[in-house]
Amino acid sequence: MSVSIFDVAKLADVSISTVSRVINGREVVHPRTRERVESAIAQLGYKPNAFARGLMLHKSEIVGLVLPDIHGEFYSEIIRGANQQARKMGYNLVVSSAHDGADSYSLLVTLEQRSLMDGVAIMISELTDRIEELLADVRIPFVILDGDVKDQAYDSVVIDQKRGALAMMRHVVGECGARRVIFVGGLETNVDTAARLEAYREVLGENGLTYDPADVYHLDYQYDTAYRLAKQELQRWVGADHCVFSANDEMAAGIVAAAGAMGVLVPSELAVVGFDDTRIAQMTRPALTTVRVPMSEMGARAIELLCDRIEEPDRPATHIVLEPELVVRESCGYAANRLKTL
Amino acid sequence: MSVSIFDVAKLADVSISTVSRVINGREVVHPRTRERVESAIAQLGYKPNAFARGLMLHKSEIVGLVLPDIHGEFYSEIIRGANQQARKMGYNLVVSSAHDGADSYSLLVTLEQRSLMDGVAIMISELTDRIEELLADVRIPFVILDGDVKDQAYDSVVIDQKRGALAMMRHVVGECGARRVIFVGGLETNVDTAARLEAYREVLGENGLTYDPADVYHLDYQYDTAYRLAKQELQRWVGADHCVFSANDEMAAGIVAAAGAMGVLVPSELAVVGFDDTRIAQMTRPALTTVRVPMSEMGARAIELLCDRIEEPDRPATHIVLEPELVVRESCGYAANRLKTL
DNA sequence: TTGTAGGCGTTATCAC
DNA sequence: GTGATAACGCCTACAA
Repeated sequence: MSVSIFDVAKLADVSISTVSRVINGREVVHPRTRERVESAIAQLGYKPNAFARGLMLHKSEIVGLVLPDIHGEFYSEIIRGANQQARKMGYNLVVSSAHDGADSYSLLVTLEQRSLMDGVAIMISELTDRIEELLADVRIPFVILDGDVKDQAYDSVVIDQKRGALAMMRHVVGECGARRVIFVGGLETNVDTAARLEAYREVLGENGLTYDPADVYHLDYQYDTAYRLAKQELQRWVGADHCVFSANDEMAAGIVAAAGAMGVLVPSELAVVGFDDTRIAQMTRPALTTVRVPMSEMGARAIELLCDRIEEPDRPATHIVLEPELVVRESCGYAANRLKTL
Repeated sequence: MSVSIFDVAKLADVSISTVSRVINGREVVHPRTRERVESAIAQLGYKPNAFARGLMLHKSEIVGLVLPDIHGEFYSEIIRGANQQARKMGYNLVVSSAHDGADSYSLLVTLEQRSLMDGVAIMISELTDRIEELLADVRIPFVILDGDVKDQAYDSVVIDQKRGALAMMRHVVGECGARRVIFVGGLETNVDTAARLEAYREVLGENGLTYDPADVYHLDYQYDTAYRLAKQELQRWVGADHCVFSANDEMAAGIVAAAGAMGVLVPSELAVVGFDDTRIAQMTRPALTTVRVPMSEMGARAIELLCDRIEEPDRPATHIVLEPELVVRESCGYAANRLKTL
């Protein structure tokens, strides 16, 4: 079978303790002995058995990342950041995502069940009662990603969604002069959508614009769905001082495309803005005004927090708030308007 | 500390073997005993220790996926498919990708070093001598993804790149009537690029078009880079019967955008086609004619193959070839031309 | 049907 | 500095 620490010990003519010592390099061994052992290891191509090691150390050097879904650029960037950070801290990353009905909570359960993960970062996107209940059962260190979980006892990294949405709405209404804003969001239970919608209503109020429930749509964050909706509703939306505020770039891109297909000029006949600043935002014509969300950093910070906690379990809970940033491009009509004014 | 099989045994007033039996459900235990044990397990919230288990069973239920990089839609889809399949087969997926200079081979080495993975799927995108050498050292079951590795001893799943590229070139030259084709690919060492370039030359020859090395560009598969290149070269490319064949959709999208910015009409003044059929292809205006690569299926098949081999190590090597599919949209000018002809 | 005991490959704690 | 040896938590003949 596989070569074990015994084989190395035998070949180097030492005890297994000594072999263990040179492997872990903690205690001092005689240079000559060390050399013998090392050459034996090389000669045999010996690799310590990770299971046995984990059994002693209670550590696998594996951390998990649980996502609601991994469709699209957004999640891919989070994975990227998380993966990079994990590697930097000497861990491997297990990525899991829900799909086909199974939500990320049931996923988490099956994952943690028989798992060797040292810890897990959990992205919460839907508000459910089950969450707190579920989290209470998680035995390994974990951090919450993006979920606006009330319990401050958990480590968490969140985006200041509301602030980003406020900035966008104020830009659209205040600076671009929109008098009517149509909101296209995700499901109502989605935490991000909720925060953005809140900002939406707030800024409407600030500016004396009436809030019309008929101007609020709840979709699924997908390009196609938004495209179809827009094709159908566009006639009702058009207006030089009207603006569609989409809760992500993909839907915004879909809406812009639909406008193009129907001969509606963006932004002059209808402004459209997005959220996230995924690459689509720059690829859309006109390029999308949007809010940059530091996705990859979100993943990285989460893993960093997680690994820190694994190393130091009794540390007080840390909460990281990442600031989004307004990115003004063409689809809001700001630049065009300014030119006109000058 | 944590609750072990002993605690369960004690509470249920049986031996640990019996507990083990009810957990693994292989041997028969008396219903009454089983019930006692199960209730003890539930009461204690006992979870078998995965390390100890792995030590005995030589199995972690974890498989790895090593990618050259996880930028962009392309890899994200592979991960998606792989993850889904892994879960379906009762495994967890560890995703790792190279970045910042570290290539996926050195990554693989560090990964496999002290790893608990039962097997690993390795995506090979660059042709290097080190590959075979490296693979020879991998001790755990593995499958090759996309890499055109000569050694038929390995399980592999590849896309028939050449066939896809041939179909595209024949469409562009044969059906759309292009008389000059500009090729924009990835690095020369990239296996996909190599295959596509081969098809490119072949079809040029078939149609009596001269192969001009100056019409072949090697970039990095990124939108921005292609955008910049196009801005600079576009004047030399323009032509009603000219076509840019980009080796992926992202670069094609960049080129189309550059054309738009410079007032060059696609496809009438210059056709542009892509490869992969990522979502960008549909979002670009005009929508990209491209070759659909079954990305998510590629990931899924690779994991399936891998898990099969883990379960049955001595099975003969399997090679899966996935067929790409030509997707005709607007950017090649085929539809427009046909209308003109009618 | 159930219990006993040995072993999986390490690391940690002792003596020497 | 180095070497026995006891854990670690589980599975599995073998015995009862």
